[in-house]
Formats: sequence, structure tokens, C-alpha cells
Amino acid sequence: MAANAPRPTRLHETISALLHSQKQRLTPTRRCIVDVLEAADRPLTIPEILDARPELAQSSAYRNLVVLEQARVVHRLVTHADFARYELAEDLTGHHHHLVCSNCGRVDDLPATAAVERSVAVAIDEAARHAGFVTEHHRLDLVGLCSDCTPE
Amino acid sequence: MAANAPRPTRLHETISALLHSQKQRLTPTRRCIVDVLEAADRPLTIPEILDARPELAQSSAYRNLVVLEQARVVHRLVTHADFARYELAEDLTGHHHHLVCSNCGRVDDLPATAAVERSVAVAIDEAARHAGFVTEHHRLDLVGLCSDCTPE
DNA sequence: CTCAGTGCAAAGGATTTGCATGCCG
DNA sequence: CGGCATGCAAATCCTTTGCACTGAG
Repeated sequence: MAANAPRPTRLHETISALLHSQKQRLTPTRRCIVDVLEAADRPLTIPEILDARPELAQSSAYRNLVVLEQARVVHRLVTHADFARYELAEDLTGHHHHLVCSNCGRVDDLPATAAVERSVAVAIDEAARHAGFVTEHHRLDLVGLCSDCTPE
Repeated sequence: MAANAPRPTRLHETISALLHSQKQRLTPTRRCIVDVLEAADRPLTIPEILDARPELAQSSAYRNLVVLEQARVVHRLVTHADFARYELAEDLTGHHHHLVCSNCGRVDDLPATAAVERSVAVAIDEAARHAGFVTEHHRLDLVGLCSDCTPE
């Protein structure tokens, strides 16, 4: 695919480093995908990514998202919707939660708050440990209706 | 399929009522599926359900789980693993969270604690409302290593 | 020249569906 | 009898993969 104006940013450098640690490079296609995900403030599906960058081949998108996921650059999240969704990893964007619309499937980001994080870590981790479980991280989703799908 | 000893329980009656509200009936196949899910203390995959009850046809399992899900009898949860997992709805079993093993994909239940529930409701719901989001319920998963997959 | 990345098209695999059969009311 | 649940097999469709091509070093 053809890249345009490859102005590198701090984010690009960080991502490039992550990829290099996996013996992978930040190719134009990968940068393109990263840019789309960075521009969005919510996790995107493959079709959404392809719509935003029609020059991307579908197979390249899938293939590179696998690479980017292995390099911990992006995170894949599966929902009840037809398509999986991708977002930049929390290490790059900060910890956050998701607002999942039970009607249209849309997923929005919601920044984490210190109060909740603490409660979760303290109360839940303890219970998990009892089950012999070693917690790496957590996921908190709110399921409900997004502003577009609210009746009134 | 052939059912054995259809001894009805309180749970069965509740489920039957839920199904009836959707113009559906609690057939032997459906009761069979419900029984398997009830016996397990964790969400099961379709193959696990079929292993437990070899007399079930795969298509019937899929088809009836759709019906049971629409009737809010079971809840489907999708993970990064190949198969989706099913559990009885929280209305029937009580609110709980999940321990998701990042290594083997196993999912265990973890009862909810009042402290965490309160923190989540207070701190997070408020932020969601700001985004014009109407929360119906939440999902909290802990991702890490289960006792079987812990190194030492 | 070599090798990784790319794009097209075809394959893979969990899930869904068409259709004929059987059962309950 | 009538209609729904069942089971088999075939279809669906998101995702993955084989293969030939291209460009960078």
C-alpha cells in the first residue's frame, strides 16, 4: 500500500520499539492501522478500519493486527457483535473501561477513576487469590444504552 | 433426544416461566442443557456441554441456547478462545464476576462482593451518565493465571 | 539476492439454517 | 391433524492462510 506523509511521532517511536522487541518493524501498513486507531476514541471493527483507509487490504489488516497484538501495541476485544474490535493497548493510551451498547453494539471508552481502581484491586484481587488465581489485569464493562439508542 | 427422570425443581419452574413469557416451552433438550449449566460452577463451552450430554445434537444445542438466551435464562459470553461460553443468567444464579485464565482460557466464577459493587455503581455509573449512557448492568473480569497455569 | 510485507483468492471453522421427521397437545 | 422441536447435512460468514509479487537492504 502507499503511505502518505510519514511524519513520525512519539507514539510511533514507542510502537516501533515494541515491534522491534518482537523482531517486527513499523511498516507503512502498520502505521496506517495505528493512526486510524489513535484517531478514534473508541475500539474499531475491521470494517470500520477498512472504511477509514480503503487502500488497506482486508487480509493485511487482519494479518497486521495479529502482529500488533502480539507486540502488545493493540488489544483485541470480542463482543457479541459480528466483528471483533481493536484499540491501542492500555500501556499506550491509559487504563480505561468500556461502555457497551446492548442495542447497537457500539463501544465507547470511559477513563478509569482512581476510586474504582482501588476498590477493584483491593476487594476483588483478595477473593481471586483465595481461588489460587494470579491477577494480571482486569476488565470492567458497563452494558447499557448509548446516547444514540436511548429512547427519549 | 431422550430425557431421563424429569424431576422438576424450583429452578425449572422459574425457567419454564421465563420461556413461556417468550411463547417458548421447557422441552427435554432445553432442560438437559439447563441442568448441565447448573451443575457446573463455571461457564461452559458448547463442546463441554456436548461432552457432558452426548445425546445432544450440536445444532440443537446451538439453537436452544439462542432461545434460552433470548428468554434470559442463559447468558452467552464471548472470550478470546475459539468457543463462546454459556452460563445461567445472573437473575437465576446471582451476580458474580469471572476469573479468566490468559493461558488456557478457562473461566471460573467469583461471587460479587458488596464493597466492589458499591464502588463500581457509584464511581463509574456517574461517569457513564455524563456520556449520555444509561447503564443496565456491568461486567467485571479478572484476567490472569488460574491455579493450573501458575508456574510454581 | 534475500527476506519480510503485501494483496488476491481460496480455505478454515464456529455457528446458523433448510428440510424432513417425530412428538405433544 | 397442526405446529413446534429435533437432527442431519449443507450453507454462512468472519477470519486465516497459500502463494506469487514487490520493495528495502
